[in-house]
Amino acid sequence: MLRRQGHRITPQRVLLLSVVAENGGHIGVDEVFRQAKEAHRYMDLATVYRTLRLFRDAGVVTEVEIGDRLHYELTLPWELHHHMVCRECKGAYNLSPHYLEEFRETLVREFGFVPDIEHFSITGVCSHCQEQAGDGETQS
Amino acid sequence: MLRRQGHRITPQRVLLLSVVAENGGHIGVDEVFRQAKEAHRYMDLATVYRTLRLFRDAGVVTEVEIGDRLHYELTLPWELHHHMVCRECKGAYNLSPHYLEEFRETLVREFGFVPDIEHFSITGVCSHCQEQAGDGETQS
DNA sequence: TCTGTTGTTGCAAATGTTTGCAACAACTCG
DNA sequence: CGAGTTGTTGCAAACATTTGCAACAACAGA
Repeated sequence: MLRRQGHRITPQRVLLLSVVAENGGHIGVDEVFRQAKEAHRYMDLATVYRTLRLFRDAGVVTEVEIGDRLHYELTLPWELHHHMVCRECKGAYNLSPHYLEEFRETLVREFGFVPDIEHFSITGVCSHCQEQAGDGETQS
Repeated sequence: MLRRQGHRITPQRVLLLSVVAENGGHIGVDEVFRQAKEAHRYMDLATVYRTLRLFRDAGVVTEVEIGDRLHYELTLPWELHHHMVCRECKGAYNLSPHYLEEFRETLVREFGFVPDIEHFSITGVCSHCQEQAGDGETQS
């Protein structure tokens, strides 16, 4: 898949992909780096960043911004989804693309603006964290 | 307004607010810093970041991520709007809150998830840049 | 298999942004 | 107006991420 786009297959890339794939969910860059370095002593952090970005552009992994850090997960074409990221607990909940279709179509129809929502994520507060809030800082 | 929230009024804050206010549109952090330093020799970049973040939390300014840099604009309550940021030309187009209402309500109703969309922005490609797709030209 | 081309790596330095801390100054109370 | 409290500043260092570059290695062609 990468080769078809003119890229090369290196041991680093194989290793990094397997780390992300075997992890199951989202995994942070530093955690990918940590696990990769255990197996390959010379793994460099810059390579991790570059490779994950490459995988993302190739559609192999999905980039999710959790808080202000980058996380990655394997892209499974048969279960594409967006994310709702909780500002409080940093939890990431899946959101079916269905909920964004209408919004997307409206932007295209009304403004000719084609939004990047192949992999969309929105920040907020999940239902669980709202129950525990209790603070009087609500405002909408 | 700041004082009511327990914050102090300092010359730096007055100056920074006036820089953003007099600018009219979005302005990048480095540009705020540059203009502020002309007037106040000891202005520090960390103060600019902290103060703009403070203004944002107080609702005085709006933070917009243009590309991967932070921009700020004065919040005008009578013309609140979201942003559609073009990935190609970095242009920022205003989007009426009306277009997000439905989406927001759906998330709350279906998942109890309250999204942060007081000031929402979405990346994509504007109609103008789509017509020129293929060219490398950008303009704003 | 060997060799040349060119994409990739590791390193170090730079990026934009955030944070810890001691000196400082805005506000409060007298 | 003057002193104490405490939020704020400037500085420097930390942070996550990106980038320039020379050495390197994956692939293609002989």
